[in-house]
Amino acid sequence: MTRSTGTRSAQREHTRQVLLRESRRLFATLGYGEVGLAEIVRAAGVTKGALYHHFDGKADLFRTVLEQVQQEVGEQVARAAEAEADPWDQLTAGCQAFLTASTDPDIQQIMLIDGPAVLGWRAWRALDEAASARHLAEQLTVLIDQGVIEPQPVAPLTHLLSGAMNEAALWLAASKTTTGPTEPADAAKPAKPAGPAKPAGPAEPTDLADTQRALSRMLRSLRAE
Amino acid sequence: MTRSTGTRSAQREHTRQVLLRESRRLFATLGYGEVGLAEIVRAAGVTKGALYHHFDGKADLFRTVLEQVQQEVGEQVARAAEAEADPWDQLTAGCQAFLTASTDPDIQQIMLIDGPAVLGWRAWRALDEAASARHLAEQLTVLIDQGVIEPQPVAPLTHLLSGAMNEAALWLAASKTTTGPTEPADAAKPAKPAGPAKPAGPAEPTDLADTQRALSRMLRSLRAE
DNA sequence: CCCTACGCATACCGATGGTATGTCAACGTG
DNA sequence: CACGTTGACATACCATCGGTATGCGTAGGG
Repeated sequence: MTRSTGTRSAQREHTRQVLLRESRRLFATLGYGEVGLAEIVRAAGVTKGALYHHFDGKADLFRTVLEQVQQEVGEQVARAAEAEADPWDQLTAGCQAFLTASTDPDIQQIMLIDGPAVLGWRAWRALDEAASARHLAEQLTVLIDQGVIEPQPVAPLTHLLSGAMNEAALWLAASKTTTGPTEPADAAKPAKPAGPAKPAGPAEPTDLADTQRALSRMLRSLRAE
Repeated sequence: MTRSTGTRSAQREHTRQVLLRESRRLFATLGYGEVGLAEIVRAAGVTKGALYHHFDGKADLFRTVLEQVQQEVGEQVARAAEAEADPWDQLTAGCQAFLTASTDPDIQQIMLIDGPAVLGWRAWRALDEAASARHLAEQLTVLIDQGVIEPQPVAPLTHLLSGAMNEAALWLAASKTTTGPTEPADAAKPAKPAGPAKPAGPAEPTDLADTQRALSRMLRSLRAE
């Protein structure tokens, strides 16, 4: 077929975007390890030559996709925060926005599951820091300076909150709709028909509300007396 | 060399343990993706035939190692909790124990980084649930029933706290001693010689204390008035 | 004592990430 | 407008990896 091609750099950018789109879709649905380069280039309608012309390899392609995803999430968080006037409301709104944004299963697989494993935790943390965690740390600093939050080191608090939201988002996405696409049979289901306390049941959409409430409580508890 | 071999099942168990030991060591230091089966069997002094005689493959070997690691962590947590009499003290002691136990970089790479990516988040969560998160949920339930903690759904709270501790532990391990073994050059360090606020500095051993304090505050805030 | 079967070694295979080289059109230049 | 250059890929190829099929010696029960 050989595209009739417009201008040079336009075609280049087009190919790059198609590669990013398709690889993001595949990474999100199947996971990094289950996707082969052959599948990516076939979906994108190009060859491995094109891929390696634009990226340094599979990991670099993934990193670029991850940066894109994190930037989107970061923008959503920032937008939700900017919609509020009071710094405290900005914090809560930003956290809630992050929680809901991270509920998307596509975002999860790339940003929260494969991200640390593929790039290493340090590199992943650096990207997360630049995209959204920075906002959190800054907002906490502001609130401490204003005396709204009890004075304390911000770094540990940032990571505690960030981790809490990440894990909660993963749980929410895994519990709703559910029966994951991969992992067909899990074996070892010792038949627990009617447990007295539901340990981690598949759960309902009310889980989102419950989690938001729990997160709100957790944030509110930071306020100085 | 062909081991002179003691009894049959003893030799079998020996080989299995050696495989687990060496693979755990390699998985922990290099990460799942960077370790080849050839390297594992060479370190264990056996061949791939032995490996596939004991396990269903690389992922199954990893899963077994992960179960072992999580069981160890779970035991540490349980032991710390049992040392206390008051249910509330049991909760805090267990959480602190989990935080310190998870600080070990070896534990991290296997349990927190590669675990979800290799086995999938659902399977990973099931293992975590069985090993240590279950204790957390149970303890929270007890405390709610006793009226120590404000009544609320335990599942979201469990995941929020669990995620907070996981992420905090990763940060602690990454920040202390540091300069990771992999990832030699990171590029794009736009020279920020003296930032006014330290965004996520490499940090000191006091970070552990700070984090424990922050976690304690977070837990204390759960108490009913 | 023997022969089954268990525990493992050896040899081999397809697929995968990565590389080296070829090709053809766009673009600057005279 | 001819022409050589270069950028944007395609093609062909390779090393290594996880996984499988098969061979083989010895423990252990009959």
